[in-house]
Amino acid sequence: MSSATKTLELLNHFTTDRPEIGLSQLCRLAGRDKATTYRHLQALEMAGFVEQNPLSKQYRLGPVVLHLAHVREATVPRKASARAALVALSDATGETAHVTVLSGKTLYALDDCESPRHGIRAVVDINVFPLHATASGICALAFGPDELFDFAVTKLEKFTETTPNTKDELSELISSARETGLGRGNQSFEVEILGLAAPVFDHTGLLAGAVSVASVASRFTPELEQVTKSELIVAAREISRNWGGTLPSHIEAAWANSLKQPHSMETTS
Amino acid sequence: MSSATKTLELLNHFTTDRPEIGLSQLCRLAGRDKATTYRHLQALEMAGFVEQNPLSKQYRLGPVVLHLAHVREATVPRKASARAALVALSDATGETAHVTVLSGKTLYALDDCESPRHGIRAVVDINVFPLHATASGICALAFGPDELFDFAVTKLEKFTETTPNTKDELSELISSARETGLGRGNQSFEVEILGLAAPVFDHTGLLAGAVSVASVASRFTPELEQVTKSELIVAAREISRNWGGTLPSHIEAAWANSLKQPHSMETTS
DNA sequence: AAACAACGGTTTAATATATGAACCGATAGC
DNA sequence: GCTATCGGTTCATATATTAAACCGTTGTTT
Repeated sequence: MSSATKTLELLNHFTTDRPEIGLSQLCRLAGRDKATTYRHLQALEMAGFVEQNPLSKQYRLGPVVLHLAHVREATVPRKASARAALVALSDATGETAHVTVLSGKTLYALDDCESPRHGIRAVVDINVFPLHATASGICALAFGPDELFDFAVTKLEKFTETTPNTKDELSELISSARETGLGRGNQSFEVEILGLAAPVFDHTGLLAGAVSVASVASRFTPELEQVTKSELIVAAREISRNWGGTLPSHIEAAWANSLKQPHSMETTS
Repeated sequence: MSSATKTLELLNHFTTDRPEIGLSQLCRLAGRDKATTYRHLQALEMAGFVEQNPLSKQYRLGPVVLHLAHVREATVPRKASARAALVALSDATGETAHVTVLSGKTLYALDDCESPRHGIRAVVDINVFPLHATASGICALAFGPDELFDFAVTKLEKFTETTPNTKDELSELISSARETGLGRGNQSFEVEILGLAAPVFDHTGLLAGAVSVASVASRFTPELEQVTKSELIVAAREISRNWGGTLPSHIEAAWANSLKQPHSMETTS
């Protein structure tokens, strides 16, 4: 491992929970020698990546990272940085994939990708995803700000037979999403279209949007469902990473749970 | 120079004007060997600090910087990261120093620091700095967004005899500030109080606020003015640095000009 | 108040790591 | 099909990194 890599890894130990770290503590966290760590910190400090609290002598992230973040945001807008994951997702499932972003109380379509595998496929022709009637919307309600729910219940437009249109029905879908880490929309926006969505987080640590797959209900077998779930999770992780976020551990835990197939318990190896 | 430092320095070459850089080009920019640069880029890529555009093979800043910026902002809020410079400024001048932040069309007081040197001193008891009547406000008008001017001329409240209260008077003060790189308020908000201010920039590259010194007019000698100017400039550089910004070169140039003392041309080798 | 432990920081010889000239295959322009 | 440039690789050489022991200071324990 190069010394540059080791130096950069030190930065990972700074978090909002532990924003300032002393030399000795950082040695223990990184599992490295004190002289080594000290030299690395000096290099980081010289470049402005860390600075030292003059009182406590502890180190913390420096101002340069603010500038770099600005350049990154200007370089790679969210849409472009979600594209690769979206293509991979639609490719792996053979279905249509979308990414949405939550802005205020509105869930906007950011990008989508159709798979050429089937002649009949879900087509996204909306710019705003109804919160109560789409898988992505359920995700936003389940993992986004609480006040979103109150707003959603005032707009329970009925699109299909199965669109939830009472507060209780919607609550049921949301708590189910919280258990599995995935939002689900069973023909609740368009008949014959079944959606599954995973939440995406950004650098603020809050829900930033959702990534979802829209399948044709008649071909949504348990096998496809399993593939869709696991690929959605992969995509949500990658997009979150690209947007500077990390998945909360409770969501990772929920995903781990919902990937366990209850119907096929056989273990290979 | 450590290899870690050299690696980190590569990141400085990514800017909003040149967000993606190929290997060879980066070698030329950094003045280093190709093999070395390549390995450094690999270390950066492994840590998420850069990523490669899969099509063009060019490198650009990676998603990790967004996350680090968020941690930094949570760790060191603006007020705290301006404090040291503010204390040094009031200490060096013996006068009262303030920092203001521009939010939308309002210039808010962020923090201040009084010097104990004199019994009589300027005391800041306002939360919002009038744009037309304070040195900081003139700075915001001179170096901030253009639309601020139109807004300011609708609120030309007259505080003192010398408060500018016509569009032309205000324009005159602003163009003077643009020439010197410093805002000036000569008893325009309170009588007997004379202010001098320097603009502060943040990671967006735009004006973020101002740092200023308020002196008692009767003791504002040419010597004190000279000290105040040079210390203001030091403070503005440091606060900008802490907020992730850099000073535009035209402002540095204006400062260099206004530090030349026209009355004492002797050179002490 | 003496002893102690933990801190940030420095030195050392031993050695692991970085370096750069030359090289490779691919691509693009002429 | 020649040439220039690109991203990426190799390998002997040389330089920078490492870890253990050490230093002075600080704050706590006894």
